[in-house]
Amino acid sequence: MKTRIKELRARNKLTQADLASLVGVRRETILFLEKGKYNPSLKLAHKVAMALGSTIEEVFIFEEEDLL
Amino acid sequence: MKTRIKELRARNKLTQADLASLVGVRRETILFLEKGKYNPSLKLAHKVAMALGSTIEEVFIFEEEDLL
DNA sequence: TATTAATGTTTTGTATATCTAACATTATGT
DNA sequence: ACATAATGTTAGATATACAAAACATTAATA
Repeated sequence: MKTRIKELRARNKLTQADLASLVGVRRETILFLEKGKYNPSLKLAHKVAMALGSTIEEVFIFEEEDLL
Repeated sequence: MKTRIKELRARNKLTQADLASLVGVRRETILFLEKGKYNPSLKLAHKVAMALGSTIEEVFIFEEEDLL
């Protein structure tokens, strides 16, 4: 799964560490999310979207493979 | 977290087992989701929303506690 | 260029989503 | 009332999100 976290983080002038502390996770978690290295829980996805002033569907990009 | 799965399932005339097989999980997983007993992965939440002809934010109801 | 901030990587441990399977209860239909 | 479908519950196993911590690399800035 791809995301727009990096882009939106830049737009909001937040470092990974900033976003992590807003959301209550470790910085590495944000890094892994950003790189599509894992599939977050729905609540975490929601918190990230809120912290970026956005919505889940805007932040996370679902691909066809996500339907199999 | 609360959901509208039960309501939307009824509207689409799907049993828990129907929805489970559409989405590729076990029936119990749908049951637990429906009852708010756990916090699904983002991909699963997305698949459920698609199978119900809806969106994540329409299917899953985020509460304030989901921001702590 | 030297120092610090930001990002990236790796490893180990833990919590929990999801699976599997079996059984129990409630609804639906004949 | 009986049969079957749908829903609910419980318990044990497995995969993985996420934590924690330590270190490595790249960007930024004085």
